Formats: sequence, structure tokens, C-alpha cells
Amino acid sequence: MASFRDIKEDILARISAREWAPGDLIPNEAELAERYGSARSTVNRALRELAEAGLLERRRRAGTRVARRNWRGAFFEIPLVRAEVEGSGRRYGYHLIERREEGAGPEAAARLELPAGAPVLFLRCLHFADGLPHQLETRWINRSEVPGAAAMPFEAEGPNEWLVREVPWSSSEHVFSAAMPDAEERRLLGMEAGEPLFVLERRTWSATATITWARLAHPGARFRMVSRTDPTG
Amino acid sequence: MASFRDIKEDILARISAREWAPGDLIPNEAELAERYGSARSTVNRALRELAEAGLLERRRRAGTRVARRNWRGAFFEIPLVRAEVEGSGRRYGYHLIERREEGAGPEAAARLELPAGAPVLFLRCLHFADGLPHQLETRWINRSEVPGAAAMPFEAEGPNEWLVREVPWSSSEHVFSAAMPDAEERRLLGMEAGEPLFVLERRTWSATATITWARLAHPGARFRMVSRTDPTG
DNA sequence: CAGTGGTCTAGACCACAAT
DNA sequence: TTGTGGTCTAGACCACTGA
Repeated sequence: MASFRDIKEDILARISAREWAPGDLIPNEAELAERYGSARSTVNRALRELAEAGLLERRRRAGTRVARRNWRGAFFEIPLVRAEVEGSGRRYGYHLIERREEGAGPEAAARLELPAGAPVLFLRCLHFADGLPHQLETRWINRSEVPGAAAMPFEAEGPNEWLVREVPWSSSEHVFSAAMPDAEERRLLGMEAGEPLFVLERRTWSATATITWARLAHPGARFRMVSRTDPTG
Repeated sequence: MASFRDIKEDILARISAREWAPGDLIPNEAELAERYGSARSTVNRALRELAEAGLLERRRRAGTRVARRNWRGAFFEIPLVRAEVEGSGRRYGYHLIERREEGAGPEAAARLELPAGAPVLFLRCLHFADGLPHQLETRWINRSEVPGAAAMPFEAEGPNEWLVREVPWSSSEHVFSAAMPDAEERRLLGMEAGEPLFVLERRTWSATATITWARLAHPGARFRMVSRTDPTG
């Protein structure tokens, strides 16, 4: 007899292992109940909670699918620049500044919690809103954990979008802060003298290792991050 | 027969109406099931979801109480400066700078979504960590919605702590941004020239009206806001 | 129309913690 | 010890929606 926690864990494991990939239909409740030797209501609770956490999408008659975007909550959608920009009715643009496959230097090693010299991918890119610089992204990706990244040029599409779509993650950390830009950041983002940066640093882990670290810097005069909550909903 | 949604709604209404106040014990599941004419498992689901949303606190044998702090999620604990400062092992300090009961001017009216001239309470205070200025709080409170605030001096305790403890709210909005301090802010917060502010604006609503608007400004060189998430938990 | 998830029930057993 | 919540079950009916 499996508890709803066991069932959640097992389903998560299958999603992590890509046995069930994003977009895939998974077995229906009755089928799973039989497999796990549990009542359908127990399976229902497990699936319902995973769906609330954003990992599954459920529709009557259509069945249950692994979600294509596996984050949750208004807060964590923000890092998807394209959606944020287009959602506010502006035109999105993207430009790759730099791409290097290298061994981790001291900073990358610390950020990714890897030994120095471990294979990483360094990326720097700009995101635009209506042609104006909107976000400067600086990122390291753990190549051991995300082998597919080596084949990606990231010239037409940003790494964030690709990672969100292709790489399942299990936990994340966000650090928000304000800072002053250095000369290069000011130039790249087209900022006035004396204008501050709004900085979001995001780190993402799989079940076993750090996947990526990113620093997303916005011109303070042009950027506000909004979050609404209704805890009673 | 009441559905689990009906039961949630009814319990929320009683909490809003202060029929069940923060800290109060509410009837047990069996009793509620009888009142609502539902099965205990239906009541259980309603109470469980309210507890997950942070509105109730449940313990075996001890029963179910209305939570004293009714927000949820790591993000929204941050505005409680005292907890943040003391949680990091530093000494917390508080100082009231200004307190005015007045009619809403244009800014207060806009922030609180009230007609100009409506009764409001304006507050400005400083929060310290280990003796250093840590947060400058600027706040308006809707006196019609929070009549108890008129009797509070807010000289020993900040309005945030008092509000969180005394006033139930049903939804909130947070806006994060980076900005440069004006001369007075720089002086009050003891900031270096050229140092940016990390700004959090928080608005809170009851079921019927805006309760309060606050601007919480931190010296950027000393402040980072961290949030960790495990959507699979 | 029929297959899927959404919810409810009545009952059961168990885990925990206050007493 | 005992009252409370936590979970599970087997079965039922219903609401949606895709074929």
C-alpha cells in the first residue's frame, strides 16, 4: 500500500528521470491506483498536489500531463524575460554577447558549488523591451548536469527559456538586491549616470547537483517587479 | 450539504468578522462536520487547505486555532523586519520619526485608493540592526478600516508588527525596485554617496478596502533578500 | 457519448501530544 | 490515557470536454 507521499515521490522520480517527459500523458487515476495498490482518492490527492505545485496539468477527459513549465507562483515567472516583456505589450528582443565553454574559475566554482576546473558554459546576453535594453544576463551552466547545452548556440534563443523548457529542476534560490552598475554594465544597458541596478540572482538545483547560476540585472529606473497574493484563494 | 469550498468560505468569513479571532480554538472536525452536514473528510480538506495557506494552525490533540500571523511563504515574512534582523543573530532596534493623523493628501489617496481627505494615519520610522539603520519605513494606514490604530502611539513597537498581529488581511501586493535615495533618506539611513536603495512597497487589503500602504527602503550595500523554493516539497 | 478528473461519504485505523 | 488531527478505503455520483 502506497501513501499519497510515496506516490508523489515516485511520480516525481519518473519525471526527473524523464521516463515521463514534459507534455507526456501519464496513466489515469484508476490505472495508477491499481499499480500502486491504493484507492483512487489517494492517487487523486497525490496528483492534485503535484498539479497545484505546477508539475502536472490536469483536465477532465483529457487526462494528466507533465507540465511544460515546471515552476510555480507569480514570483518565479518573472525571470522568464520574454513572457514578462510580451505580457506588458512590448516587443521582445534578444542578443547573445558572449559564449565560452571553459573550466570553472573560482567564481563559477563557488556559484555552482563545483570543483575548480569542472566543465561549465559561460553566457552573457541582453534582453530588450521595445528596442531598449531591459535585462543583462550573466550565467554559468553546469555542463556535466546539462550535457545538451553544449550543442546549443544560444544565438536566437536565450538560455533561460531553453533551460526552463528542457531541464527539470527541483529547487531554486532567488536573491534580490540593489547595486550600482560598473562602466560596462552602464554602457550595455544604456543607463544614465547615477542610476541603480535591480539585481536578481537565481540558482537552480536538480535532485543531485547545481544546474545553473544566473545574474539578471535591470536598469532601476525602468524596472519594477510586482507580485500579488491572495492567500485565501 | 456543504462542499469543502463552502466550508472554507464560511470559516474565512468568521475569521474576517472576528467571530474567531487570532489564537482562538475553533471547533474540532467532528463538530464542524455535524454543523455543516458534511463528512469529516470534507471538513478536513477545507481546514487542511486553510492551514496550508497559513490561516489556521493545526496540531493533533491540541485542535485547530486561527493563526496569529496570517501570511504565507518566505517572501512575505521579509517585511517583518524584527524577525529578519533577529533571525540573523543581530540586535533589533526601532525608532519612530513621525506620526500624523490627517486627511488623505493626493499621494495617500492614490496609494490607499481612498477619496482625498479621508482619515489616514501617516507614520515614518527607522529600524536598526546592531545599531545601524537597516530600514526606513514610510506608511499610511486607512483609519476607517483600522480604527484601533488611532489609539496606538507606535513609539515602542512598529506599525508593521502591530498590524500583522491585530488586523486580518485577505490579499496583498508587493513591488520591488531599486532607486537612489534623496538627501534625507541618505542621512537617515547613514548611506554612502552613490549607494542605491532596495525598495519594497507593500499594499494590503481586507475583504472590503485597502488597509495600509508601506514603502520599506533598505541601504543597497547592506541588504539582500533571499528566497528558497522547493516546489516538489 | 463516454472517459476522465473532481468531489463527497461513512467508516476505519493510526500518530501524536496534552494531561 | 485519550482526544485530536492525518490518512486511507471502497464506493458513488457528477462535471466537464474531447472524440
